[in-house]
Amino acid sequence: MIDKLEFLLALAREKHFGRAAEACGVTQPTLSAGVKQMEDSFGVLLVNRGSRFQGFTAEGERVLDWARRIVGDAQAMRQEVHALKHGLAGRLRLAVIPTALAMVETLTSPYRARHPAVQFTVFSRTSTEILNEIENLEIDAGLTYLDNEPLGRVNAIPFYRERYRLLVADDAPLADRDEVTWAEVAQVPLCLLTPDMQNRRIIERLLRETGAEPNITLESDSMILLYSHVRTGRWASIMPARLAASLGLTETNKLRAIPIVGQEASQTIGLVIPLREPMTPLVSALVAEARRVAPLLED
Amino acid sequence: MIDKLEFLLALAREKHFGRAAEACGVTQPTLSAGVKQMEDSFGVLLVNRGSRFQGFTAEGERVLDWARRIVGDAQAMRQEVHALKHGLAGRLRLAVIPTALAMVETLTSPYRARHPAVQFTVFSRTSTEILNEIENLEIDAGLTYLDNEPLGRVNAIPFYRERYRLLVADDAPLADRDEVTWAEVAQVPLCLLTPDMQNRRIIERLLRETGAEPNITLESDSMILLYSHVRTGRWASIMPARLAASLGLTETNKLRAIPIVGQEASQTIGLVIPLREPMTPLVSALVAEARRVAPLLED
DNA sequence: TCGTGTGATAGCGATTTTCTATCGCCATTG
DNA sequence: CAATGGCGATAGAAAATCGCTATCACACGA
Repeated sequence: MIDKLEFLLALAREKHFGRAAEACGVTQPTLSAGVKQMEDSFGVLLVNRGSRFQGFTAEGERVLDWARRIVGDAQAMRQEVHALKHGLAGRLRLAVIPTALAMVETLTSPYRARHPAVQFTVFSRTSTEILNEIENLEIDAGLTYLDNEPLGRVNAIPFYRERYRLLVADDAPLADRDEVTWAEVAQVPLCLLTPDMQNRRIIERLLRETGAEPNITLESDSMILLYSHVRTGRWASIMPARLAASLGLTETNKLRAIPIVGQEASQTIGLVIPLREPMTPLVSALVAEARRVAPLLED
Repeated sequence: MIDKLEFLLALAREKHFGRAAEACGVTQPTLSAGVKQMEDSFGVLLVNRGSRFQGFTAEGERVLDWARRIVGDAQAMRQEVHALKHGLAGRLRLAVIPTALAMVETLTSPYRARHPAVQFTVFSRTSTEILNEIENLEIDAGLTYLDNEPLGRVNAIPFYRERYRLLVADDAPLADRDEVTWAEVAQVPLCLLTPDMQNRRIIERLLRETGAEPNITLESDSMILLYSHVRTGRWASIMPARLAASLGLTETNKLRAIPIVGQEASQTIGLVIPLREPMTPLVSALVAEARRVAPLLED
């Protein structure tokens, strides 16, 4: 029964019988039969088909909701029993917005010190992807913005606040300033994340609120790419202060990370976890770690 | 998987492999094998055995907790999908304290008018049995006292308040009074419910608070038995006002139901349902009905 | 010491599961 | 408009699992 529900979850993710089957480690006919069995047992069609996958019926959507919950609970049960016997072990799957990637270490390092048997998989994702993947049980927790866009059905634990700095070469026009305003920054050509990232949308909003039209000369979904461009000293960017610091950018003496003042431009970043009570032991330990570390990160 | 979890639930109820198997509609070896499979798959012993059932291990208790939840969710899912397709149908299992039995009709009648396809099974139970059976998914909802003894992991919906009357023959000593005090009642020989019933404990407490030692000449776990004794006119009892009224007791002219005054002796009776979000459609409709009817029962 | 009750085990037949191979449908495309 | 490719359903056989009957092993009481 539960494995059939997992078929349904995979189908919701992949929207494709073949790929869903592969994801479940079975062949396509097996998955087809599994779905059909559920439909027979409920006496209701769950999936709209017509020579290809065409989404779920209303009943299918409801079953999907229950499936997420039941499958999640079954996984949590297994994990908890295992932890009772063998201590905390297993793999914790995290998804993190690019600008917070450098902060993950402050969670994972003490976590690992406490629970050496736990392994990590960390994905770089957009904030919307993170929420989706939590819903679909593809990850155990995420690190993302808490305040701006609606979170949906997750629990949130505040972790730290992000403040922005202008990164410029030390011979650039604004390089000699101790601080700059958003209005001034809006005049500078910038390289930023792509617009599917919430960070970009936040920064663009802040720039636009000054009345100016920002000039984004380069965009990418990779912080590494932005970072490498800024490192040349020929590009300017806006980065969270902590990220710049943890990359050691300001120690090169070729670059300056200048605080941007003028309005409360700080965003809360936090852990988001599935809305399940109780949580799995691995996630529970992560939340505990976040609560321990968060006070150390306050400004 | 889910059916194995049901094996575990049955075992918790019956504390006996054979009876649990029978309750699940399988043979004892099948249930034994099912439990063993779970133990193998978890790598942990769940049940302490020694030529007979000796309770669950710590891990087993945790699994049991999850099993209650997962099995309950799976049932709720089935019910909801069925309701989506065929409208509200199925069997609603209720357990009710004896003194509230006569009030059940005020819920079931309008419920049935609204949802004719729903069938009812109503058990007469003590308040503690009700809470246990909700935990173990043996009933869908209960009707019991909300205030006095701790409820545990259930949701409660207040339904009505119970006030007590002294029932006596019209030629008995107190029969000519418009109202009596608890102190006066404590002097009368009474027939009441047995002490495993919360109603008895409540009334006994109220009597004792007057300083007197109550004289319980007859006790039973059946309201019908108490009722038939009181009907002879030779016995006195204490009953909730509504119960006396709905039994038509006071219309015989042989009996009088005299309000007992002196202290706030009223108990809230309410619906208790499993602490699950969302609830099953059948229970959800019952809660809606209770909320509709409750205002009509206020004094 | 024997009888009884309880749960585990063995062995076997029935059922279910899942695979491979293939079909039929539809959309795309040259 | 016919060929092609992708997608999901179906058929049939092999494999695995399930669940039963019968029986065993053990503990406890009479």
